[in-house]
Amino acid sequence: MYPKDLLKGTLQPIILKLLEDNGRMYGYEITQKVKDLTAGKINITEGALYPTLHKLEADGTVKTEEEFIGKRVRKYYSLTQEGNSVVRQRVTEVSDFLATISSLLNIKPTT
Amino acid sequence: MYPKDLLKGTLQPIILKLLEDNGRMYGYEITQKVKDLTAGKINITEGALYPTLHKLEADGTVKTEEEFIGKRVRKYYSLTQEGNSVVRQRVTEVSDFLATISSLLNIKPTT
DNA sequence: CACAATACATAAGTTATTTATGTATATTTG
DNA sequence: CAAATATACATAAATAACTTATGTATTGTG
Repeated sequence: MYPKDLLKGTLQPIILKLLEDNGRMYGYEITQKVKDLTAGKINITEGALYPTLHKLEADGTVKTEEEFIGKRVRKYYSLTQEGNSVVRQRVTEVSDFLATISSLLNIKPTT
Repeated sequence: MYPKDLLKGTLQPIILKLLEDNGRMYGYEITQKVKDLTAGKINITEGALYPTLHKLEADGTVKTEEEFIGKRVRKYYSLTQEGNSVVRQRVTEVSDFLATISSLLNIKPTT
């Protein structure tokens, strides 16, 4: 587990990238996917996830459709048209940032 | 300029790495060095810098010595013995984190 | 059938930062 | 040479993304 502050600002890009790759996902699925992909190193808490998803929806980056699985509602999120360009921006931004920090700290990419 | 939240948690590692590389530095010098090394992409504000330096001193990671340059005090910071191992930990932590985020976002290192 | 997992949600608390402000000396420029 | 800018320290209030805590309800499992 990383010092929590390092994670700050990465949640939106992570979510958006997952939606770009997978078409549509629901909240709980996102937390599990991230846990899987990072071997448990990153755990998105629900208290962070849902407000973020709501915000992304509010500003038109993602849209939702609800489905009933049995009696339980499942809320699927997917990128809007505008969202597609937002993902690119965000990922590029993070990418550029990582490169800058890497060079500052003289970190070699672990390929 | 990056979205400010991405920077969170990187300030301490950056400062410590600079001190490791340069032996000793004073606050203002650190801000300038970071600006230089990142071509202006990262600007450490004084409101962030000084409290962080004080904290690092308080927990024994760095130590200080004051020098007079004319009438003006300049406060030099350098790593303590304990600080030397702290730097290694912090840098490794960030390095590991960057690798995880990179793989999540499928970012290739810009070599 | 109790407990864990799934699935949503919100509210209060934390904390590293930004923004704002203050003080003083040294240097550059018009 | 006066005014603006750079150097150099410092602290306090405001911000915002997050964690932690709490709540509700359904579904799967040992």
